[in-house]
Amino acid sequence: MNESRTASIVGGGRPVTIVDIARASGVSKSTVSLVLKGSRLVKAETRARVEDAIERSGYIYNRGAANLRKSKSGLVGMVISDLTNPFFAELAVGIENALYQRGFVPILANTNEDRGRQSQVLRSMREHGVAGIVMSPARGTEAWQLTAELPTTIPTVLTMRRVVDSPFSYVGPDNRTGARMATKHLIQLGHRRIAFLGGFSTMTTQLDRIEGWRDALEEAGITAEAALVVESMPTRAGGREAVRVAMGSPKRATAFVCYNDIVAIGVTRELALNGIRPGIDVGVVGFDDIAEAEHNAPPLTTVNADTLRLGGFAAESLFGVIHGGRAQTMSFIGTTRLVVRESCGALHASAGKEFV
Amino acid sequence: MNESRTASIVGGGRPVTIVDIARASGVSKSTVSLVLKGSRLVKAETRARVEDAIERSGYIYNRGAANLRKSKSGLVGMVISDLTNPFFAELAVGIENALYQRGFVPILANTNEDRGRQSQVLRSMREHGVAGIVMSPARGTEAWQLTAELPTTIPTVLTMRRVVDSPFSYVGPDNRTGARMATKHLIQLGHRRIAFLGGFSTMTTQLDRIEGWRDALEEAGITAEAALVVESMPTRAGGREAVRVAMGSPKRATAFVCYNDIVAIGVTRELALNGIRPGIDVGVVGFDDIAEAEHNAPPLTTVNADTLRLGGFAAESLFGVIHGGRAQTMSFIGTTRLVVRESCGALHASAGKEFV
DNA sequence: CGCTATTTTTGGAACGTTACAAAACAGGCG
DNA sequence: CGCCTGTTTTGTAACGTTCCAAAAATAGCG
Repeated sequence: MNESRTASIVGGGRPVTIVDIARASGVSKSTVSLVLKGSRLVKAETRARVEDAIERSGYIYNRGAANLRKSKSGLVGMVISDLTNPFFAELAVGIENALYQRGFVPILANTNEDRGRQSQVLRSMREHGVAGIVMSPARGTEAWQLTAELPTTIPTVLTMRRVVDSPFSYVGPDNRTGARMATKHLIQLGHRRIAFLGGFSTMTTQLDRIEGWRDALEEAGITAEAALVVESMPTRAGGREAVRVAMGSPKRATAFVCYNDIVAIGVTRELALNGIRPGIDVGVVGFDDIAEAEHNAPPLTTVNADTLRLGGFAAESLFGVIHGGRAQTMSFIGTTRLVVRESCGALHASAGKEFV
Repeated sequence: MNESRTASIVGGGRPVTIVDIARASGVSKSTVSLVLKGSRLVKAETRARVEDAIERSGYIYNRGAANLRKSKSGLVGMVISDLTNPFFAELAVGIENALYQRGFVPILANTNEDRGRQSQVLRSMREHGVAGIVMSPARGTEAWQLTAELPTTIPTVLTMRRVVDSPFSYVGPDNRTGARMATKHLIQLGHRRIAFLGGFSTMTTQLDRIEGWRDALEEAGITAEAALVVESMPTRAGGREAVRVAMGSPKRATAFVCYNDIVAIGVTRELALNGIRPGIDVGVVGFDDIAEAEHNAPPLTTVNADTLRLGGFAAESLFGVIHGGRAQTMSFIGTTRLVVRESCGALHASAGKEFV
């Protein structure tokens, strides 16, 4: 009874299939299929027999074949604009996590901000039959390109970067409020000339954050001068450049709101190199609260948006549209909170020191 | 002749298939298949007609279906132990790049050093029929687990972390020589008490790098004292901890070889906080040359292993075993080079300053 | 035991593609 | 015109699942 019918269920090196299992356990392939999906239509005894055969044979389920019939795959496309940016890496991890939790598996594409590459990978993902796509669009992606590449039949959620007029859901942090809080904090510390450093105006994210910066300034009755915005690559090197031009300007700022943390890191570094002590002589705040921020010299005051969780939301949001429930076009804007560390000078300021 | 037979090739919302194209262009599905794969068995005129239909219909190729027949998929599993570590993110980008170049698409899994998760994702990847797997094994993965989860029928290459006695190919940097060069550099700068900071002895990488550290010391006639090795998590926080215990020891080291760059960054930070100036009072070197290293305070002297390219090699190496050519078990050890910046104190030393 | 009701099991047709052998066509030549 | 030689095209059987209608087995009961 419990001795095996067949020592080795299948002869050749050929992969074991559902029909091998059927043969080995003396039932039809339909029954095996039933067992596989845990249907309780099958008698306990039969199930046991089949499960035993599965166990012994090293059978492995072929999702590709199943999808063909069911026409719904467990694959989800995850398109990331720049994975070497620690912020996006964290976002990706958040997405990936939520996906696995739900039994989906991500196909990864790192577009590296290249729109041509982005088109290619979108097509490739469609060929692989992804159930949906989560993507942070490459810089400068336009709505028309997206709609051309992604028919509305394929569930899509955009994350971190909005694409104006595109018909897709969006999940991202509240950039405007975040930047506003950060700027306000600097103002409360006594700063009046506050520059915005980094990013390009082709990125909605930068636009949003500049809005927030402007909001805070205007609330305090300070005019937001265009000259105080310095664009640059959103990288450490970009930050260094940006602050160099900012410090070269006639009316120097006493504080800097940076596009993101890596820019801010570049900024603090470049300042230090020029004998200006961030957090003491000058205030700097970042955005994103990446792992590095805490260990920077000085530790970065920044805006935390709970990136990991935001990634999770993006994935959940995708499931929303996959399961047809939620409408395609919906936005989730995550709340942000200011994390005060040392780069803004709060510690020194509270000790009585005043900024110029 | 050039007017369309059907305005809209397919009626319902049903996805367009090869047979819709066949019908629309008045040929058999075999011919369409031929056109799709660019066979020159088909007459130019026919090809044009078919291609036109494909164009107009928005047909998209179903790789899943094709794989079922061909039983070879364009999917490759990419298992990364910790994507939030910038080093691994860069490695992943390198792998991804090479994969796309060859028309393969990566399924991503971030195991987060969790072996249970690793087993799960390996199974899941097999179910999706990946053509092969590139993976940096989770900490503490044993050969027996791997061979249980990955029959040798599935092409696999391990990267960055060896698993002793496992039958798989391995691609990684020359950890030993790299660490040896870094240590030697510190010795040449006049250091004699050089500690090794970070990582755990359960990681082959740490073992290899410690070997290199020991090699350099012994070459210089210095005994490598076990007390000079301080283990810690391979993170920034781990680096801070490690250097704290190292500095608390009776015979303090004057220089630190760190397990990797993020540890080194933690180390420089903690030292600075205690009034000890890395690169002036004390030497620090890292390993990996991540993007951050250059922008650290002070910029990190470190060992560059060309991570991006190494990732590419891992992928290429996988193709080697996929295409049956190369034997399963082969190693590629990439060369490393020392990048001298400021954290080791080379600049000051050359200016005449001597270390204690 | 025969009958119905219920629980289990099962053939076989899909799903969208490829590969192969065979059929159809076209051109040249005796 | 018939035949031969390419050149194109095609029908059909896979590939490994799921789903459905229908068959088979079992149970309950008078």
